[in-house]
Amino acid sequence: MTETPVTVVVADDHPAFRAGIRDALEKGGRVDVVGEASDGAEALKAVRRLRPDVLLLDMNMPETSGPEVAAALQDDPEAPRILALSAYNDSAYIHGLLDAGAAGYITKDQHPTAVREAVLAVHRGEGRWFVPIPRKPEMLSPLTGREHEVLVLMARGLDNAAIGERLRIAENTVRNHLAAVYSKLDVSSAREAVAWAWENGLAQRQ
Amino acid sequence: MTETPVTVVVADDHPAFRAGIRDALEKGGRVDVVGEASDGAEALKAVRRLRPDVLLLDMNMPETSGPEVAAALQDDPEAPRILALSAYNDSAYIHGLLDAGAAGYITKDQHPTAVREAVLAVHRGEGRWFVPIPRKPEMLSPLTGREHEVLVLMARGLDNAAIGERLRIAENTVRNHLAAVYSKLDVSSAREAVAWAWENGLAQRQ
DNA sequence: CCCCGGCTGGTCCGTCTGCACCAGGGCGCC
DNA sequence: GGCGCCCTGGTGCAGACGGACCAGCCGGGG
Repeated sequence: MTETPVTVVVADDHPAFRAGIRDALEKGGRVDVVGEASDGAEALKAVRRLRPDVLLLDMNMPETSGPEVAAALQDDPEAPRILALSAYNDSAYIHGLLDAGAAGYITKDQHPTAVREAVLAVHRGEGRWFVPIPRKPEMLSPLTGREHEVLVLMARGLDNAAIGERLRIAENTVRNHLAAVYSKLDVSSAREAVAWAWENGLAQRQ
Repeated sequence: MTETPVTVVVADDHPAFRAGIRDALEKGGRVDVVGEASDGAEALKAVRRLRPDVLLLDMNMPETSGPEVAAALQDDPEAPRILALSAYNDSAYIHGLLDAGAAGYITKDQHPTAVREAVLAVHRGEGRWFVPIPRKPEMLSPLTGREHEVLVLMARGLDNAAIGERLRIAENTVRNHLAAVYSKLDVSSAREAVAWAWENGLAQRQ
């Protein structure tokens, strides 16, 4: 009863991490790492070429980020199940990932064998979250869609007028959305809100 | 002429990364990974117990961060040479690292064998920077110490008055430092400056 | 049907921030 | 000593921002 192994593509921009996770996954024989990718574009190419069962997808990659890859695979009927990997337990990310159809989420500080278990579980269609101790067990991003958009732009350094232009709404409207954001996040300045956005992975490097 | 291997302690909060780098380092036999640590405190303990030749130190760890570890080892005459590891090519960090006495700096997106070469080079006392393509080839963090401090506090969400209190200087002085920061970073608002700080690793999650 | 929540816009007002410009003290370096 | 840089503090002012309000529109659900 030698089951066929679960095929996996590992997408992460750190070669050493890929190597370490590859070893851990293949130890035991039930998982086969059929491809690697170091950024989002490579991940998409690898997935479409190799058609793995599971895509182990780092959220924090240069160029095309993890959530974007997940979104791009959204409509693909042959898309692999996605196990999202992040260095941080960022609850704000999870919100977007749910929409993008990620099947599971696990942090990098887990033991590699835990990641292996998660890959297998995701492949079996089980579970969604493999985050043992959510740093913030409260609701996942209480912000509405518009509030989220405004905050993301603010976190990039735009002022209210620029945010209004970008979203094609009045600056006053931007301020109203921000008032809601501040209230929900329990902050009272743009500085705090921007810091919150970065802390919670709403904004990203690159 | 079998030389004694270079002893290394690897400090990184991602087990899979540690495993991957360990393999890469030990492949070839000239490097011996004698210990691992998953946060700054463990790194210090491991260093003091194992007295390795080189400490491979991730900058981005929970609790005690990399720069703090480097600073703590500053005065230790038996301290290992430090090769700083970062996920990003953050020029701002490098400034603090120089002061803290890091011997080398390399990004995680390098091939593991490049890290191995860097470890050996650092042990030989060679070189300082192993960042092939600096994202920003200009000077490494143009900020003075005080400007740096002010920016870090701002990036945490503090307003100018609070920054002044924390640093025991007048709010006006904070504004003057910020004016210098804005000019050097070529930004023109707190939002942009906070975003810059996070992008460049000056502020960190946790 | 009505109600609720989200999105849109607005006004007023006080505060915070960024900027220009000034000046003294300390410290290292030539 | 003289020079330059950093740190410190100050004043005055315009513009950006946050807070507290208000109101209309729309879509979904009870």
